[in-house]
Amino acid sequence: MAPTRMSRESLVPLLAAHVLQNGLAAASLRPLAKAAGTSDRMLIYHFGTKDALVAALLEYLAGMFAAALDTAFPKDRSASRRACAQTVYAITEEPQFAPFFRVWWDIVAGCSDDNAAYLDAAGGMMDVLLAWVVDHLPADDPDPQAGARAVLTVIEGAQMLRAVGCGDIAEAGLAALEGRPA
Amino acid sequence: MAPTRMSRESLVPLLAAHVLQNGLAAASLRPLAKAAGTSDRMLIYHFGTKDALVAALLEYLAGMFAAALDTAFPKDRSASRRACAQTVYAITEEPQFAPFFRVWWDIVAGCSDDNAAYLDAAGGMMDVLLAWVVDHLPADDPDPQAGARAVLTVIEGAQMLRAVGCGDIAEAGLAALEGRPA
DNA sequence: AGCGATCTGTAGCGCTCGCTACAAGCCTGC
DNA sequence: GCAGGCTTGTAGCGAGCGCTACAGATCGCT
Repeated sequence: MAPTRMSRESLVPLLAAHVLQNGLAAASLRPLAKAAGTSDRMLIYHFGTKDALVAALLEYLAGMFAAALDTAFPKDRSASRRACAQTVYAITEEPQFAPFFRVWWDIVAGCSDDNAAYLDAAGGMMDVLLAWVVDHLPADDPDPQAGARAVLTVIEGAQMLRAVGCGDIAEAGLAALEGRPA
Repeated sequence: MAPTRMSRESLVPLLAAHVLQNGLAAASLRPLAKAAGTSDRMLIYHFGTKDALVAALLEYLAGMFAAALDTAFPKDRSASRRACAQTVYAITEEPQFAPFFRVWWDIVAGCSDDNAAYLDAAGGMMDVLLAWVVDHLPADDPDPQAGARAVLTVIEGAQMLRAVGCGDIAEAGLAALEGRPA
């Protein structure tokens, strides 16, 4: 195809696209290279190690996540903490988010092995999401910092329940939260 | 060692112990066999397939989980929905639960690939936990079914945040929930 | 005792994994 | 123009993977 020189920067988006389609845990060098139009040999050349490649990939995915929050999510504030959680839950139910969540649970599983790159990526994404929630709580929330943490906790729980096929529990759980700030 | 005959039933606990120490995603036949004092050859003989072995393992782990709820967790009811969630969070913080959670996040990640065995195991564990929460809400909770779903959602969210190194968010989030039933 | 079914060890198949050795291209600076 | 670096292709290494073929060993049964 394009005979242009390759670099980490040009490769990472192509690799990320493949990972979003096929999962992170199952990603190995040869299929990744094929998806990026190169060879495993060159991936090692550019990144040095598969671990370094995955670390670059995680950083890129965290950036993608932050960008997605600014585009796919509404700009206005919610009417209540509960409504804020339900909004995020409903939006992330859209099918275009499924690939991202598949990777997300691979990241969470990777964190359980105390892998620094995974922990960094996950922590970064949670920080971004927490800041977003703070900005989208009702303007009259008495304690946005605490409220955002409560909302983020229920959001993540709901998404885990949905991931394991218990979306009904998640929806009922969200609906049963307090409607107004405590 | 003991030259006694082996069977699925006698093997599964030994295999489960190895998986709890080393994770589920990384488990392969030869190390599993070594941990159980046999050979990969015999594991395939008894289970037919690695997938079938994993399915049996997941079923066993789900049973272990149900049993653990009855022993490690308090018998009395909580004073509030929030207290119930905080109790479960505090107990599962004990180090002896770490191996179980490592496997748990592997299961969640496996569910994202629509693997039936993983979905069954995860759904079973959530059902057991949900029933436990129903029984441990305050006796005067106005809607135990809905309340238990809300509590379960925040518990799972808190545990995910803890898994990715954001335990501080989880604890603040739990503390900011409503103290009494909505 | 002897036969058939049930178990188990040895060896190895074909495959993929991350990674490397070696050599050839290519592009830049003198 | 040509020397020396940066980039790339080919081929393969050693290891581990799930799984199987084959041959004994062992057991229950008549």
